[in-house]
Amino acid sequence: MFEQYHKVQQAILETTLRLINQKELQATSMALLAKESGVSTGNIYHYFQSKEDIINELYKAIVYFSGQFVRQGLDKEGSIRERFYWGWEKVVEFGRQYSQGFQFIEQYSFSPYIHENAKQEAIAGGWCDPMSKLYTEAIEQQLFINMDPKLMVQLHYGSLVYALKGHQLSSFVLTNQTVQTTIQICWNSVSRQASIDQ
Amino acid sequence: MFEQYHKVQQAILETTLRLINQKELQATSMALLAKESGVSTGNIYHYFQSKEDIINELYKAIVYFSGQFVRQGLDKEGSIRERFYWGWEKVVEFGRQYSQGFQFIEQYSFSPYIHENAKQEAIAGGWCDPMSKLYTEAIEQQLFINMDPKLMVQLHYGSLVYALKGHQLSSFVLTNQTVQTTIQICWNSVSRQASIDQ
Amino acid sequence: MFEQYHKVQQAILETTLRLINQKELQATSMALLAKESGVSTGNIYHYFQSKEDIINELYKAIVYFSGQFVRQGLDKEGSIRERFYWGWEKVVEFGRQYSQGFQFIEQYSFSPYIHENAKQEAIAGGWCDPMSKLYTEAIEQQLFINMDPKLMVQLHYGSLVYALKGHQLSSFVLTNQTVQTTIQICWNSVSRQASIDQ
Amino acid sequence: MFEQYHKVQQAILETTLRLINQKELQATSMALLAKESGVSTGNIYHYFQSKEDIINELYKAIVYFSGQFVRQGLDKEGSIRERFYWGWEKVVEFGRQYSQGFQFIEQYSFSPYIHENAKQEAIAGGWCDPMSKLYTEAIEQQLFINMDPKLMVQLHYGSLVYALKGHQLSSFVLTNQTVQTTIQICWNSVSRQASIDQ
DNA sequence: TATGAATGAGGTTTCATTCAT
DNA sequence: GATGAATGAAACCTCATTCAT
Repeated sequence: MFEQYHKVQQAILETTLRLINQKELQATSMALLAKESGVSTGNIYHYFQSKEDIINELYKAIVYFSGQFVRQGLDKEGSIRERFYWGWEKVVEFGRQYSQGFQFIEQYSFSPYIHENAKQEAIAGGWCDPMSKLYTEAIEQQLFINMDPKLMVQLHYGSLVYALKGHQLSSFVLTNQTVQTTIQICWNSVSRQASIDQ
Repeated sequence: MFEQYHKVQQAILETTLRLINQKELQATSMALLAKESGVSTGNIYHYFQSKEDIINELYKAIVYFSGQFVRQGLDKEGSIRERFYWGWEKVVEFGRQYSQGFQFIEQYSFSPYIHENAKQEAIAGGWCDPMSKLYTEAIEQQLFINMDPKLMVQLHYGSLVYALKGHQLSSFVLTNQTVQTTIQICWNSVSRQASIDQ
Repeated sequence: MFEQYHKVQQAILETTLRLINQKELQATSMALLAKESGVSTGNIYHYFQSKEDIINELYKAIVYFSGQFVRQGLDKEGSIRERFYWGWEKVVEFGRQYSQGFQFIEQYSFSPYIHENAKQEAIAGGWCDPMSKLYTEAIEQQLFINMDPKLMVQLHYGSLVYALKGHQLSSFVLTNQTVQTTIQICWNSVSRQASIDQ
Repeated sequence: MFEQYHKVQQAILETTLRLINQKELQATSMALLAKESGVSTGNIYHYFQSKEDIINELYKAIVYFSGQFVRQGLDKEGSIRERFYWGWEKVVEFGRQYSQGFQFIEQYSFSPYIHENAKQEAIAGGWCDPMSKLYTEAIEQQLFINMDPKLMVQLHYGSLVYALKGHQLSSFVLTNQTVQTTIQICWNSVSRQASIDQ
């Protein structure tokens, strides 16, 4: 996820992500990070300004990566419905394949530890905007009901997030079939012609 | 939310909740908590074993409270559809009226800082079980499609959580009308006869 | 050992002695002492001025008790040699029968935690003075070599203390026969006519 | 006494020894130790794991040093009697020259604060074993009576310890002459031919 | 007498960060 | 670039002691 960074920075970011998921932020000391990443504390401070800086950079990197990842689905040639499916499928795929990154984003996207400007940058590089555009198109074409597209995206994203969380907590199993059904449910929930679509 | 506790414990729990929402966990020191709650550090440790203990107790208390709160809607006499609406309305009402408690639960329900047994206790006193039962009824009466009721509850809860989060981040406004529409969307999304229900 | 004290004081002193031997002074908090003795902290401070006061009182009580105990041997009617044996036998008996008291005295007799006046009072009520007198008699009667009697007492006490310590650490077993031999060795070591005495 | 340690560790160990003798363990806080040793608290924890670790390391270092010190006397070429004198003279010399180290060992050798493995390591590097061997030789050559050599060493060590303690408490003066006499008394006390030896 | 909640200074230890090498 | 020893403020927590009941 961190190809655009220097090798040393990659090691730091990867280790930070792993440790925060394992032990959480407050238990992830710079000393431990240095030991686990194989980079000395002094050198960590050569590449990053502070611990906060690492976390914020990590946040931006993951949101940017997930944005590129999901856009692969949204930007393909296809009908609105197809792109809707491809986009959300990519969201789920990201959550499953990069579960540490997904969990990190989920846990820290509402945390004061992440600076506002990091969140802004993240949004710009994320997938929310193109997804909202797709929903706007769908409304214009009378496929979707007339509702704030941002809210709709949020409703559907929330559903998928909690499906993934439930899966990760082993409350239930999330098969590919279940994912397909879930995305279909999302489509139907705001579709003008649900009966036909089914 | 903490009526069942001793007066001093109440002050501690209330202050903890406020501080964690304001500044987050790692910035909420015991010294600050003592100062803000008007309870000396020593006495805090008379009522709680550790900082972790406070957080876990806080978690259990809020989940229990929200459970009682939402059950008020679910346990009323009424049709499945009515109870569905009342229940989710209560969820949203809780999220808006007790927004600090809601945010705390959202942030820490997946954190390793909350012990497994606290999570288990919390589930027992929460509203997930009665809500799942309502969904099971709805499936049996052919109102809902045949799907794991736990997953369905999760999908709908996720939608409402993210609607509330978007509202709190001022991405959009969440009017009562919007809430009603959102709950309706949830119902429709898993309903067998969406067209009729609308 | 604490018959002369009030019942509550007895409980406190006994528990203190037990805890200090088990866990040592710094790990013996007033809260633990209260719990273990069944006397509330407030009430402990009704009977003693401070923690230091308890320790010093305990010290005085044990030294006084051991003094009375050993004097039983020294004050009996008998020859110098007999009283020498009876006295040191009592010292060993005390060390074995009241091993916690013995250890406490050994550990704290050189500690700054015990006040000078406590040590002085202790000496007055202890057995060192009568024992020294016995040695002085023995020197005057040409039984013992001409040496500072206090030093001689110290030498012999040291031997017995380390015999008991070695026994308590299980370095070797201390049978009654061994004790007898040891006391005999002490006698011989300062006797003018060792060969005859044997 | 701490030549084998890093310079910073030396400063810490030396200061700890001084402070514990002056004020005793519980009054020797890490903050004071840092101030007096000129090493910051943080750096102390870079070189030692905990306060307990410092005390245990100190214990081992002193016992090891005293062992080397006394062996200088025991390992010289000479008769059993000469080595007996040289050995115990070194014990006394150590006690007087390194009185803080001596007192520390005496106070803590029976304390639960010193871990068992530290005590075991200490014994291995100490002087008890070679001294016991000397006594065994003396028994075999019919110089000493037939008694557990460990017990005999303990009896004599106890005598010298209490002679030194009495000296340090100013109960009496310990001249070189007195020391010589005391060691002679020890020899005689277990010698088969006391009259001839004198 | 007796209780134990309340106090807050001070305990040990950790931690982000710096800087000489 | 890279190291890790050094810093010291601040973290969590304990503890002797007090005092209202």
